Amino acid sequence: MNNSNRTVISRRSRPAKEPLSKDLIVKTALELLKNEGSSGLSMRKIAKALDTGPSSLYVYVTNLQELSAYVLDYGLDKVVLPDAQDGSWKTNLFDALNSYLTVLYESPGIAELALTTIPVGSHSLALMEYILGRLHEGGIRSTSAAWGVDLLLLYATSVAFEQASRDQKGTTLNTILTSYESLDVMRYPMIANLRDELLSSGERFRWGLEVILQGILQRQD
Amino acid sequence: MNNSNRTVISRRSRPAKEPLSKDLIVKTALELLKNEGSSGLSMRKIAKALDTGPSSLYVYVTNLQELSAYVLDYGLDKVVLPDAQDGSWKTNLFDALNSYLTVLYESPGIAELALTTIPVGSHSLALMEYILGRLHEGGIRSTSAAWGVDLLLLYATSVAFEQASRDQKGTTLNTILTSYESLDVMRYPMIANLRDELLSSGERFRWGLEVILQGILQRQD
DNA sequence: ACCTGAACACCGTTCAAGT
DNA sequence: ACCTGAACACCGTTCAAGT
Repeated sequence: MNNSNRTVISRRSRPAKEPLSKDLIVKTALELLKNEGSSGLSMRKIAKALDTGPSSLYVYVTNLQELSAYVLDYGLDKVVLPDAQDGSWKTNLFDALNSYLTVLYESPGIAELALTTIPVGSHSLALMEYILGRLHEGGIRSTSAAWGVDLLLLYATSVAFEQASRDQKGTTLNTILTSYESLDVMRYPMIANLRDELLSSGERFRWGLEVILQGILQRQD
Repeated sequence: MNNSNRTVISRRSRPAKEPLSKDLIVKTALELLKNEGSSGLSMRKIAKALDTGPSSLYVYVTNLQELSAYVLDYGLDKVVLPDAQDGSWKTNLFDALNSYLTVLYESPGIAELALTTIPVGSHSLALMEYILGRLHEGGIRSTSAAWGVDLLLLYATSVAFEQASRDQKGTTLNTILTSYESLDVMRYPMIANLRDELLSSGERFRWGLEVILQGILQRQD
């Protein structure tokens, strides 16, 4: 089966072992994150997937935190920013944020990263730049625009993350449901009253975006 | 010093060892979280602080995740909800959120927990109930109110968390600064232009709250 | 310059055994 | 009913040693 019995062992399971590189490490890490969730993003697991020891990774990456930032940005590769020439600024803005949301939905781990990692990669920057551009088209500038990007991205990220946490574990959803169901109507009359709406989703994302946009448009400075 | 030399060893360093209890565990955990940040919240460290082994904790708490939820809620103990009789609904709403923000500022670890833990404890519920009440006073009901609470709390939490991440490490701030400073003006003209505003804070929190409120008020359904 | 093995100092959780 | 010790299966990171 192998033409020599000295050192080289046949590798049929993998498409020939690529040499290690930052790129390959990030790619592998993202794959693990997508498949196993946030617990898949570990130095040891990445190393194992690359058929090496964890210490080998430190040649290309200073630590897990830095690697996480790379993985986040690489994960945002698939976000689609519509041609700004085509639709209205608002439609384009919503479409871009929707694309961002979709990417995060598809891998909850990325949503978690996005929530806790400061975005400095090129894909994050491209998305921010795009949103700023649309806001500018819409006549929103300066401070409002600067803070608006933050607020819009934060909102999208957290909607994705919440959705993800709920999907991830049936337990979690059950926990919430039982918690809200057994709510003390005397102590929390308003929450008890709104129970259904608090848990509904769907239109929610759109609603939030509209609210934020409307608020920003009003409050020009 | 001790009246018997059999089993009981003198305990002068601690105010007499209290028996273990869920309450004591949560209290100790919160203390550790406040002092050491999120890495302080570990079963083993809590156990050590309580002078016992980690396995002892599992009598009172099913796992770390559950404990975290308790710790979060206990941490929100100090949030002040002003008497609804006194000021305007808007002032009261802002004051409550400001108090929430202050509590999170004081211990970044709690902010992190708040961002990633579904709030089901009594203090979280009380805060939600209070905000819903103020929104109701302001004429905001039903869906808008339900989603509005979420949005307002999310916003406050994340402002605190971002601030915390920046304070925690001088490194992080430096990373952002150098990243933005060396920004490719050709590729990201809008970001480069708004660099200063993107990093400023202070008025920021208030601005976001106003934006969200204004947006909600407009968009009644 | 890159890779490896072994070690250090940690994790959460379980479980049989003690009181 | 509670506590303990020891173990299992993990972590991130470092470092001397190899090629």
